[in-house]
Formats: sequence, structure tokens, C-alpha cells
Amino acid sequence: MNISVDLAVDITPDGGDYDIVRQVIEILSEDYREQPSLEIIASRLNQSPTQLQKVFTRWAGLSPKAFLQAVTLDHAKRLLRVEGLPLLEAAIEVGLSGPGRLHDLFVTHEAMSPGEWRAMGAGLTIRYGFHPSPFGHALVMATDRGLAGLAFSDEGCEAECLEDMTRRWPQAIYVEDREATSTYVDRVFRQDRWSADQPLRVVLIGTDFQIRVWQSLLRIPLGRAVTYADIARDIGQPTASRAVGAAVGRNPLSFVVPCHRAVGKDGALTGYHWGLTRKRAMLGWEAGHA
DNA sequence: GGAATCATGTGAT
DNA sequence: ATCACATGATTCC
Repeated sequence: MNISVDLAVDITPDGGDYDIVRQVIEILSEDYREQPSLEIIASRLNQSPTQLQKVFTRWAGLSPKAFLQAVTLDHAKRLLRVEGLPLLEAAIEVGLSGPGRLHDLFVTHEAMSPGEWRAMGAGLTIRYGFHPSPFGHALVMATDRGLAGLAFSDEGCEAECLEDMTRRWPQAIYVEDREATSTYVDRVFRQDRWSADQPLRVVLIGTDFQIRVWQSLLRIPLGRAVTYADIARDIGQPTASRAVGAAVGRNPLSFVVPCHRAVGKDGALTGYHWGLTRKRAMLGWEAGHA
């Protein structure tokens, strides 16, 4: 199977930065105890400090130092502070245009139940393509009903990434079609394209339980976090927090369904299907763009 | 405090 | 049936 694509065609200014940023984040989160200076990090990556600072800040909207702060336990706890407000129920209204705050990505979703999935599976065609994105190469998958899958891959792991996704819906027919998927990339990653009158159409393909979890995730506003237990409570199964974790991990629409906003009870970043570094990156990126 | 240990629901095999 | 989990609470030092 040939999935090699010419990524240079896309115009996504942030696309090339992620790899540098990823390495900075890795160093920062591994050695945060030692508080490595910008100079040290830069020399480890063979970059000049000023250049590095510029690239990072352009990408995250935050200096490396501020970024590190935004991803600490302390900060995550602040994102969690729910103060009794029923975050998941109330939040759905606040998506739009608070003053001084960018509105959240607008998504209308449609669920495809397992039964429906099986019935339609034979005929369902999924178009896919890789595109550069702020978080590395993005694999975009779409049906004619809307965006169905979004995944991320590091340089050179595209085949693996594609297989990870196709395994989820083995009965579908897959067609590479970057033209069809390219429009989604802009819509998802360019905030100036986010608007309520042109919502992003999304199809949730999964079991009933998974869909309930993902819908709950969709109600978390930008810049907030919830625990797995919060989600469990929200879907009416307060003891199922662990099952929620499993379902969150199966989220096929990384970033769009903001599974990176789910954290452990104490605010610690737990797992992420596409790598913890990417989860940190998304949280930090949101902190810088909120 | 922190490590070890349980209770736990879902989905895949 | 059984097993692996992106969890969370409890129980030991």
C-alpha cells in the first residue's frame, strides 16, 4: 500500500514547527526538575536559543517557560476547579465568544450506533489523507456524512498510524483522497475558521457507551479539564470511571473530541493514545491560544 | 507520604 | 470466560 504523499503542498505554517516543539516538550517534561535553561535546551537540539524561542512561541503562543508552567500539575488542578458548577451540563452554552476569549471549535455530531454501523458497514466508504498540522502529521478520515477520524503520526510512522485507524472499522472501504480531506484540516486547526454558523460535521462511530463518553467530552470547554470520574458521573455511571478511561482512549477524533482535556483525579496527565507529549502539547497550545 | 492492592465496567478474543 | 485498560479508593507500611 502506498501512502506516501507530498506534504509540501499544504500551506500550514505551523506544520514544520511541531517536530522541534515536540523535542522541547520532551526535554522540559523529562528534566523539569532541573529547570533547564533555554540555552541548554537549544544546544541539545542544535539550535540557537533565540531561534528556538521564536519558533516555540510562534507555535504555542507561549514562551517555553510559560508553557512548562501551563502543563504542570498545579495548573491542571486549576483547570479542574469546578466549584460545584455542573461543568459538563452548563458548559455547552459557553462555547461562543466570551469577551477576550476565543470561542471553542463548533461541532455538530451525529452518532452511528453499532447496529447501524454493522448494517451500513459494507457500503461505507472512508476517504483519508495525511496533512501537516500543529501536532505533527494528521491523518484525516471522512465519510460523506462528515469527519469520522483524526489521528496523529510522527515523521515516518504514517503506515502504522493508518493501520491503527483502519483496524477500528475493518469493514469499511478506504480510499486515499487528500483533496477531500484537506478542507477539514483548515477547519479544525485554524481558529479563525471556527464559527457557529458553519459547524464542523462529525460522525461518531462506536459502541453506545463510547459515544456517550465522547459526547460528554465534546461538552468540555476550551481551557478546562475534567476527570475520568466526572465523565462517568455525567453519563450516569458514576462507578465506571475506569471504563470511561478505556472509551476515552478509543476516541477516533483526536483533538476534535477533546480527549486531551481529561486528566486524573489529582490533575496529573495520565495517558494518551498518540503519546503523552502530544497531550501536553495540545493542552499547552490551548493555553497559548485561549 | 507513598507503595501495594482491590473494586470496577467495557470491549475484544 | 477471560483479559487488558488513558481510574480511583483503600489499606498497609
